[in-house]
Amino acid sequence: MSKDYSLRTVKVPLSPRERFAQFLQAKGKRMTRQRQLIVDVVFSHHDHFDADELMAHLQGLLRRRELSRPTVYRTLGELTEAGLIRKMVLSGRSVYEHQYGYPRHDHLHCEVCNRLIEFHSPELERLVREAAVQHEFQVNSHRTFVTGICADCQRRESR
Amino acid sequence: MSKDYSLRTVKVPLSPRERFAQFLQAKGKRMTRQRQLIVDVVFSHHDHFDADELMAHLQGLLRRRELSRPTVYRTLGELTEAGLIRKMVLSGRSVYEHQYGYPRHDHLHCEVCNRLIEFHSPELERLVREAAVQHEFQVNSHRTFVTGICADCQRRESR
DNA sequence: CTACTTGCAAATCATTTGCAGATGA
DNA sequence: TCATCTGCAAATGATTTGCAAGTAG
Repeated sequence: MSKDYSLRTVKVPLSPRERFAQFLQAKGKRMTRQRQLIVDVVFSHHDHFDADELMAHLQGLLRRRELSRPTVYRTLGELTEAGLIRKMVLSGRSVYEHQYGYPRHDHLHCEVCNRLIEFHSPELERLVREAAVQHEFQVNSHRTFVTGICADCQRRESR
Repeated sequence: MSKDYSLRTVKVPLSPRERFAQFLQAKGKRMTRQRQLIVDVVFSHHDHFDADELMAHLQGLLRRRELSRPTVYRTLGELTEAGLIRKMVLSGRSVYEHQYGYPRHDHLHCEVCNRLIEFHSPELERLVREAAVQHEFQVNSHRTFVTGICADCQRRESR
């Protein structure tokens, strides 16, 4: 079945799990069953989630006692530290989203249905850089958050 | 000493205390000693503060037992609801700033010294409006937060 | 008067931590 | 092997709440 090809080396982006393994190794930490499961589940679909939702999702995949809440929190912290996910605080609780392999963006937050809508604005980047330059500020990250009512909820409310 | 002038009516902006009184009245609430003290102290100087700092400041002005922590929290909530102050969450705790009579602005947050630096960008306003229009989103408020290292801390760190 | 307020003590609640037993490299 | 992890139970800490006594209008 297989043919005899000449090979050449190409670089392929690491999967989130591989990237996480790399991060852990660099820190002298270990890739455990729990951390592997969490990184896989977190990156199994693109969505915003909080610790509780993730916990519920994980519980559905395994029998009790195989994964505890503290481990979920600890691992979310490590994934954040590794730059794989991004954390934001939304009305009291922490909400996470993908960062690794995903373009930077900002959010419209509907205060009726609580949904987060992503939007991209390269111009906004530029403005932030300008403001930073004026204040001799060294930017690490930035985030714009717009609060209001989404299209769906506007229709629903106007009835 | 006083002369005999003809008078004409002019509109003058309400003081924060007056504005708060107005808000309270509209809600069937009362202007108490505590609420008056708090609104006065909060607007006595332009600065960012949290509940603890405000509490400490207030304690310095009166004898024990005259103002409790729950009352401070309750009143901060009312001032926020009244649109006199604005609340933001900074590494766990709520931080407040003046909104009434103060132009809207955004923040550079130094993660070394924890200082908040304000910056104004009308262009940023426009971009947010544009993004909102594209998503048929009805904007209520928006906020841009830039994290990094301030000029002072950069110098301090580069030694 | 009397409904709204306050201070107190206790409750919340998401997140974190100490620790003894389990486990990955 | 043995340092790192995990689950458990308990701690945290900012903020909130129930309630009886105080007070503004």
